[in-house]
Amino acid sequence: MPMTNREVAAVLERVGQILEIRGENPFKARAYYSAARTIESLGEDVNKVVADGELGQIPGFGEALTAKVTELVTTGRMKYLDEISSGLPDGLLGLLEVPDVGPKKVKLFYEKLGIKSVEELEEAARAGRLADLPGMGEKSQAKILAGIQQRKEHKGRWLLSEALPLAKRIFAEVEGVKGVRRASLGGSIRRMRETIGDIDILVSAADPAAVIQAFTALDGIERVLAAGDTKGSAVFKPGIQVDVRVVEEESYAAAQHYFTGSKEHNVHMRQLAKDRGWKLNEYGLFDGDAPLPAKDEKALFARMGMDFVPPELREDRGEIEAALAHGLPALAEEDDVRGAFHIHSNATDGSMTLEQLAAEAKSRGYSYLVISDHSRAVAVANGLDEERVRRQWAEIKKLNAKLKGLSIFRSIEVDIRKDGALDYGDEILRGFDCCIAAVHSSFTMPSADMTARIIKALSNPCVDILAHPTGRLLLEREPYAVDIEAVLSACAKHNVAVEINAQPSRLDLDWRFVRTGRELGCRFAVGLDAHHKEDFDWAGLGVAVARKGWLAKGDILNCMSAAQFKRWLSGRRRRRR
DNA sequence: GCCGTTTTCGGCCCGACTGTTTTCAGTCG
Repeated sequence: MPMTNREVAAVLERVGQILEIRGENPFKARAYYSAARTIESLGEDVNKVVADGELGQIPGFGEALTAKVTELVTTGRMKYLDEISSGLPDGLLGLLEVPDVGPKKVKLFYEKLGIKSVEELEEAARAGRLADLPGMGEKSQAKILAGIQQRKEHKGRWLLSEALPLAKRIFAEVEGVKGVRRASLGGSIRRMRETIGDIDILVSAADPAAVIQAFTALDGIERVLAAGDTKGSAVFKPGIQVDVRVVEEESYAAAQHYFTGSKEHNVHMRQLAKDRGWKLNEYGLFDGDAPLPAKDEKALFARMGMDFVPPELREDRGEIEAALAHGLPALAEEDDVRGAFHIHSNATDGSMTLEQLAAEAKSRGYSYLVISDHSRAVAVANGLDEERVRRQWAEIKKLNAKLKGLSIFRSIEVDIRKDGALDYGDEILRGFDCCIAAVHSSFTMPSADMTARIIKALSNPCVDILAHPTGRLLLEREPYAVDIEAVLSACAKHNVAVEINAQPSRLDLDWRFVRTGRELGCRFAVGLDAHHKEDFDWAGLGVAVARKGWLAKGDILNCMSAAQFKRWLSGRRRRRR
């Protein structure tokens, strides 16, 4: 069975970690990490790249890595990994997950105390055995123990939706401290990653110490981790870490860029500066010792000969090259979205009536609403049988006659059954304005079967949109095994739009694959998957995923007007005959 | 392990903070 890009990347990542723990040349480890990243974001099947003999042409793949990755994808094994991991217990790599534990400490703990797992580390810390080790002490030991505890409780990552409200509150407080000139969110939260590890805030202020002092005295702090002259760090309820950095006003633009990341984007940018004979760091852009001033990020990018790169794109996935060539897409904005898609009513598992939904959508500035309740197979959600479908159609017809400034489309979230058949016959499916198909059961099929199942459903001309294409639940459930590129190709072929489900725990399709889909020629639809009033709040997350996937408003169905969307749907219907 | 006309050896981003030290190592971003 061929390996996925992600699996190949995981092996390379593992090699890097083991090399670090063994104390090998850190740059060798970095070469493996960088190769892992490249494979993960290849946008092409690594098996194909290897088969075509093109791996060696990718930057970062020299003779050794090309040979090793070729061996891995053709045989499923890498002898080198077996060699370097022989004698090392499996749990050792898990130790790296503990905050303040890096490869050197893993090596130390293993060699001096025989610690092979997080459990053993915790035991040793509780027994006070870590403190006596060279370079360690009581405080380091306590810190590691606290880190293990925190890790246990929260697995160290948070949904964007959990972190955003807290980030906005703390940001507003910090921005309001006397003497603060400018402030910005940074890090993964500014880049709108689907999950975040901590919250970064950057500040320019006359009196840095006062900012840190005010920050570490805020409400809701569980404990303060660090409070220096220019940097403060604290854990807020319910366990989210917030870092504040204060910089000089003249460094603000460079610092904002630096602390927004991603790390990979920054490394690439620094290299670019170096190529020009300059130096870029968090303090500024320099020609020798002479600063090349930039008042904001836009000016900083301009100095580098680039267009402004929106934070969501800063993942080192080609945005730097595109900005240099002035070829970045004009990304979609939340305000561009005019239709509320994938909305459940209280006819199935939603909590609002059609009338309430219409009022909510209107108050939020939408001009049309796509009602998509569950089909009958999703019995736990009180899925609609045909008779209830027809009753809902009648109700929508009545409502549409009465509503002003908002129209309702008759839609359905039709279940894709195990064999790829849809949950209703074509006759009733043809009666909907718009059909959204989705998998809700049998998640554990082999990848080939799941792929065939979904592609069969897509080939039914009644299907207009594929909802939550991988079924993942962030921090809870992995995506089901599926060849997503094959699914996206089928969407492009059949002109079926791909949903970006905006539920904070889904954000499915993943932005990395949104990019892939865009390149394959797919259209997209931001689906709220709304069941309650508050779910309308998450449209911005869906748009953020679209932006991270490089989408312009022309790529997104709900950026059309109701009339344009209607035309798009009838165009599909004409072609299906 | 990768890379490349200032190259085939010697770099590879680098600074803040903490805790341990008494001048520095490890981690993190």
